Amino acid sequence: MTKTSPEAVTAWARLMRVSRQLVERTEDALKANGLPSLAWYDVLHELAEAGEGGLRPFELIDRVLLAQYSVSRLLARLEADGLIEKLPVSDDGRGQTVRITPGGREMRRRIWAIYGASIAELMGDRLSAQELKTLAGLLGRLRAPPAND
Amino acid sequence: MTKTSPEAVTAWARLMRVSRQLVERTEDALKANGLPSLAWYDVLHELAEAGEGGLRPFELIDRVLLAQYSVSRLLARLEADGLIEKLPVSDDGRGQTVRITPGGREMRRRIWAIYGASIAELMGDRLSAQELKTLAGLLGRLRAPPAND
DNA sequence: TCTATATAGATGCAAATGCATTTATACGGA
DNA sequence: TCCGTATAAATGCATTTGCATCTATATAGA
Repeated sequence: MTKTSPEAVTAWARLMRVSRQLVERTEDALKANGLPSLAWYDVLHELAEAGEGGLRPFELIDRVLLAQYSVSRLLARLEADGLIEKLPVSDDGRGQTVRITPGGREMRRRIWAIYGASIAELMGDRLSAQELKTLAGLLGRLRAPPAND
Repeated sequence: MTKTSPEAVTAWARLMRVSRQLVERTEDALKANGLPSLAWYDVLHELAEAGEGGLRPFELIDRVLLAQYSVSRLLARLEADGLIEKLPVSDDGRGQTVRITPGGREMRRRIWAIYGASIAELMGDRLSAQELKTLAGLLGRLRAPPAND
């Protein structure tokens, strides 16, 4: 590992600050519209992508980057709101399959109306398509390597 | 506001995911070394920059991007640990000035040993100086405009 | 001067989170 | 088959957070 460069520190600081600001603004917009948080969207999005087959909670964990207990509780809330349903899985008595309900799809749409607009406003309107690609490319190079533990 | 472009969505997703991963990895490294979180570092850093004059809590709020009550509680903990001291401010009986102590400076150094190494590993080693500058520049364009409220 | 309003900072309480552990089932080997 | 270990998911409990409010002082205006 090389020494911490000023360029790395500046880029880091910007990344930390900007990501927090963007999340905060978006969460505020959702809240102002009486909608649940981004975490709910993420789960509903993954489940919508997964289709009728649904997903196992442990599959959701890597996709949404949350702790096991967070997913467990989030799913309990989503179920209580009728946005998802839990199904027993035949070949593994420990587990369950989680599937999005029509109500869940509707909620996902409603969140996206605000979330998508927020992305357009906060990113799309500030950088060109080319710049966005460059940004995504650079960020992609920062993705975590497999945790060595 | 224009329509949400695929490029904007991809860049957004990367930004969200990468920033969370980097924070998580760094927080884990700090925890593994028995050190307090990044929020503590941020406050200690700002106070160290501010020098002997210290800062008012409300000044700290914009700098570290935390809620008023978060700063209030964070400062209480830092004071309890002897890392900062609160001084009454002569011309405003409501307020106080917060100043870093020698112990606070020492703690800042110890956190930086890990934090700086984390930045070097996670950013410095993955992108060139030129790429880091490009990244910082693009992120800078995403900084929040003054909240319109 | 007196009153109304604004600002600085702290805090009570409910909800959310993190950690460790628990429960239940699966699997691999003696 | 039985036992030890691994994995899926939930949960008890302590800590932390968010929201709203509170206290105290300042400031502007009648």
